[in-house]
Amino acid sequence: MNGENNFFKSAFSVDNVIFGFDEGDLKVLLIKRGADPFKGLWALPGDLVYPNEDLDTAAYRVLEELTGLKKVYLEQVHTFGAVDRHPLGRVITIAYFSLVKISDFTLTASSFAQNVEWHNVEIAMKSKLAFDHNVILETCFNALTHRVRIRPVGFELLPPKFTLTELQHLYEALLREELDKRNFRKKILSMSLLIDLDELQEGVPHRPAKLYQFNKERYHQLEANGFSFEVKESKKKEKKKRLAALILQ
Amino acid sequence: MNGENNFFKSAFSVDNVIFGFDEGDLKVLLIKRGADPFKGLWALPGDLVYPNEDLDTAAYRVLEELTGLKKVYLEQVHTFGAVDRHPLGRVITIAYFSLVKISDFTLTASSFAQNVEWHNVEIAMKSKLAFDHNVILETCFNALTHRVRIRPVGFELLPPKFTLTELQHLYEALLREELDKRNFRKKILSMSLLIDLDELQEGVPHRPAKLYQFNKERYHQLEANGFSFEVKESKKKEKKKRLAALILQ
DNA sequence: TGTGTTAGTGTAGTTGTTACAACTATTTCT
DNA sequence: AGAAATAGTTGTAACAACTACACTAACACA
Repeated sequence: MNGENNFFKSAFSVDNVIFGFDEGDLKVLLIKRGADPFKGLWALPGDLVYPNEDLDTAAYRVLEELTGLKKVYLEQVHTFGAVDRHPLGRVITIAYFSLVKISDFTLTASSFAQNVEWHNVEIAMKSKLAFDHNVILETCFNALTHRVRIRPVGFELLPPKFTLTELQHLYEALLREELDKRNFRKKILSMSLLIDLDELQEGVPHRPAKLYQFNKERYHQLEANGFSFEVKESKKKEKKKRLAALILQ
Repeated sequence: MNGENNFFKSAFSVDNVIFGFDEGDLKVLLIKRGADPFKGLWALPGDLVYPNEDLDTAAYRVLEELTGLKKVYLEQVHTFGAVDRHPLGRVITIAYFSLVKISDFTLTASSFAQNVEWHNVEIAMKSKLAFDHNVILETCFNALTHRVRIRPVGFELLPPKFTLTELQHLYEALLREELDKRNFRKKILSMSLLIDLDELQEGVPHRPAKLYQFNKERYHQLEANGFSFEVKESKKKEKKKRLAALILQ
């Protein structure tokens, strides 16, 4: 890495943290590396960006090559560029996260196919991943938990028809706290962002729940009028207790 | 841009949106370009990242070379990489914003010196800047207005001793809405994040205000205990009116 | 001493948040 | 056919937070 033209002896890649939600669990799609460096470790899907390709395009390409999915939620999060992050040279990477409905999902018959798996996010974060992918995963997970509080992106992870309980479980997984059923329903329904489909679940061994659909048009209407989506319920009383000692000296 | 090794025929730069606050106005530091491309236009300070330099280091370097300041708030925001964003080749840029206290500020006697100026942010956003710097500035400004709602970063823009009115004016500039004096004071003081210095302003032609200092240690204590900083007051009644037509059909 | 200017303060009404438990609809098992 | 199991659905009261709003205090200067 000496000489005048070193500025142009570097490359950039995109890495994509693909989240899905299944069986009450938040999952992330990982690929097992078949070659060095980091052969045998799990890694985030990613690729070098082509010379004539925009960054977002590259991120969509990685996603589509792997999952066959095109129209998904995708967001740039952060760029990682430590000098030594890639063993083979200076490669900075732009990290994205995307949200897919596992119901839509089919692995493409790409060469990787056998080495691609959904992993529970909590477990994946504790495992040793290739490159600096632990940091990238954690950063993207934090970005997701933050985003989900202020934008209704959670719906991107659910099938088109869902029950209020499924929605609540999703939020509980994302926010990592339990929510009160009555308060959650009250709040969500009061936003009038859900369409009541007048359909019931089928094939469940208990009272079937009503099915709902997210009303995207309504959301955009409301957003344009200054509406702000927020899901919280953060047990203020507990906080208050912990803070009392500090604040009231 | 043909041939095998094209992946390594690209470069990356950092661009830094440096915000300051003065005379009730939010400002941004711009450099007038002395050479093509975009000769004569105002641009964000930035530079190519050295081959053995981390991204954050490069952003700090750009800032220090220009202002002489070292310990300032700096945050990565977004990476811009459209294929045609730079007329001379494929150069992606990682955008940062930083917050400086104009009171600390002295321009370094670097070669640029005459061509560096603070610009009102609103006006700068409406002017034609070099490259894609309009988009970068806007993105960073949005990131700042968002960050300022949930973290007490505003204090980075004020001198070490400030009055509550100055603080309020800062927030009004950042949030672009007027705040109620009594409610603002009540809220800020109830957080016990300010140290009352028992000093008064001097040399003002009216009743002098008390001076305060931000209590950083206290903030970190509170943060560790789950405290969340929030400044809003967003005239819910007006919103409600606008929304009523939509929600109550 | 009076005028101009900004600093500083309290309360009541309203809205939003939280905590909490009984009953209902359905399937499965005996 | 009845009982057990499971998850779905619904309201209210206490409390906390937010909003709107107007007068007096302190100082500089003419």
